[in-house]
Amino acid sequence: MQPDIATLGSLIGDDSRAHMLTALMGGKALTATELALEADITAQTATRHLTQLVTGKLLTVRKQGRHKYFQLANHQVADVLESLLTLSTQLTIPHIKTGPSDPALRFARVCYDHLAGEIGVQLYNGLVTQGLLLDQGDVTHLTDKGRRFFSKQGFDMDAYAGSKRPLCKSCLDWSERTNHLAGSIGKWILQDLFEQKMVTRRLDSRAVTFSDRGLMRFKARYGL
Amino acid sequence: MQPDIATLGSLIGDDSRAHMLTALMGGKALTATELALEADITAQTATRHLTQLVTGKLLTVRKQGRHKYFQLANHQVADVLESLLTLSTQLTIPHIKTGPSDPALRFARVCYDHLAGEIGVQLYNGLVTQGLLLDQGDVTHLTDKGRRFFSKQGFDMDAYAGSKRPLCKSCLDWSERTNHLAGSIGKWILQDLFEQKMVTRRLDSRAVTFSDRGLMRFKARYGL
DNA sequence: GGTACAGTTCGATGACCAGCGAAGCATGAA
DNA sequence: TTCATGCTTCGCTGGTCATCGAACTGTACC
Repeated sequence: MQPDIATLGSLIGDDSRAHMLTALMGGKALTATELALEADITAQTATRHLTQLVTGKLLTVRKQGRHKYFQLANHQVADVLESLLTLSTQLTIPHIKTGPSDPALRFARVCYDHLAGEIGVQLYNGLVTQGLLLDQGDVTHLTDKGRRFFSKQGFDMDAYAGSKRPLCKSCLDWSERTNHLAGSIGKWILQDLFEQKMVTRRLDSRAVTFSDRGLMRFKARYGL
Repeated sequence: MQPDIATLGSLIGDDSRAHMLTALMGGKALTATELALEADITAQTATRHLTQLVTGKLLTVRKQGRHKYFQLANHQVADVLESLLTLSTQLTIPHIKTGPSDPALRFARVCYDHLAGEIGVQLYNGLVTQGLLLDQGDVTHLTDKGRRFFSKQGFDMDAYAGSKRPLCKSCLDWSERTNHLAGSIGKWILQDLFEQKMVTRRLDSRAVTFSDRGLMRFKARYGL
């Protein structure tokens, strides 16, 4: 039996569902009504789409009281979506203006579970020039110096030793068209930013906002 | 403007088109009628689908006499398709039997422009254990020893120095569920196999066939 | 020239499916 | 209990689009 990419494609290939999925690329779990608003459809139709996405194994649900929280099923799904996003920007907006029109989104946003946008790209480049990451085209890995650096920052290297997910991984930024940092370290950096209260999250979008002081601390910390 | 992954998805999300695309994952350019046969539809409908795919920038055409040869537009498209293939096998055939039923396909096949299947995975693992590749999860890179080895084999390292495509890249095998080797080196290895006449290509599928002698030479060459 | 074949255009048909209104169920709050 | 809210089920409607038959253009080969 051939793997059925057609059903997968048609699941993504509907406007409303595509909106929902991109909204969920923010990494947060969203309720059915939130997703309905996002896709600009009524609750009834949203239900239909959501059940399709769940039975299609692209989403998972968690019931909490009278709310239902939906989430992307795993990183593989997120990866596929991100690659589709990248490809589609390349195709649809070839050389005019790249990426999101909202400047805040363009500056800093969440890409599933890590940081993207201008600042994400700056971070990536900075880490490379400092010799903490080694970039070899699409493939990127952490240098020994990088390991020591992130350990010192509080990243628990051993906790991720057995994980199937790569420690670090470059992710093509669909607004900037260059790499930013994904993988376990990318995730950790973002989490850490929230915990250290350097950034806050906009409620209604993937954008993240740096406080003035947060931005300074961030740049100092990663030598930007 | 948001990137439009919906149209991209719906392009892939049709059975006939999906068949055509997976057929083209073999890397060879195919004619319109060949693709029509592949998708089991008439020539007229094939034309419609193909024009859609071309205007959607997923395929490119080359006219040659009275034939039209279609091909995937670039690796990015191939990458998206491969990731979709992988995801869909994970989803649809969860734990029963992985991958293609055809044993020849399972043993050795072309994945766009490099070698996949059991033998592809063997090659990858062999290169890793010999210290020619360094595998760090999803990210893989060529070691210095590996550079020397491939240079000696006749791979022109300098020719790819400026290429945006990574020299080596792991690609998740959808039948074996482990990595095989993609990237420029993966491509070179496959080309070399054809040139050295160690393998021949089946006309109608992605499967490649090793001659007995070819298999021996291949294993000797890469220390398997 | 004529014949065969590759690919196209057009129009008609039919199926699928997103969308919503209306009504119903379930949970939590007053 | 009553009300509000979140989500669901049902049935209908309309639009979109894949499919094919029939007829057409263009290329190749004899």
